[in-house]
Amino acid sequence: MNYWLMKSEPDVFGIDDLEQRPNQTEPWDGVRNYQARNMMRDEMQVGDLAFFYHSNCTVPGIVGIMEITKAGYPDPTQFDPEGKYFDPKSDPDNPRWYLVDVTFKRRLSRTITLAELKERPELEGFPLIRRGNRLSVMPVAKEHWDFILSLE
DNA sequence: GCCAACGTTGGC
DNA sequence: GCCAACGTTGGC
Repeated sequence: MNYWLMKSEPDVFGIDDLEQRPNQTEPWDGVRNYQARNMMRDEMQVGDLAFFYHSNCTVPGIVGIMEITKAGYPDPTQFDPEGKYFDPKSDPDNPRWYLVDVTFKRRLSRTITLAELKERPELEGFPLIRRGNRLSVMPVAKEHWDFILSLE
């Protein structure tokens, strides 16, 4: 089993939104980055756990945990000409973008902030705190996962 | 709102 | 295949 971190802007889709969805489950659509795409398409498996990270907000940080409940499949929003995620260059016979379904597991007892994570020498090498990192989906090493949870 | 960092696009 | 221009991300 693998561990992940997935970013979302709480103004667009936050942990509250996930918790309130039917079955507390949501397709993680709209990712348009090849590295993130590859991880969702090729590496994420049902049962994997992921941190829910709030980005682009007052206090960026990890707010909860979700589970991957459906492995990679084509992101339907790429074929919707009316939608903001439409990609006219994507061929339905060879879709360009993939997603996974995620299900709410639990909220953390507090937000573990980005500022705090950056201060921790134990998290050396964690992609989230590498300078200039912009990946919206990234792997989390088990030791980093456990350490972050120990801060809760 | 600013802007650094980075990815993508497209001309050549 | 290079690289300048442009767009996006996301912290601050």
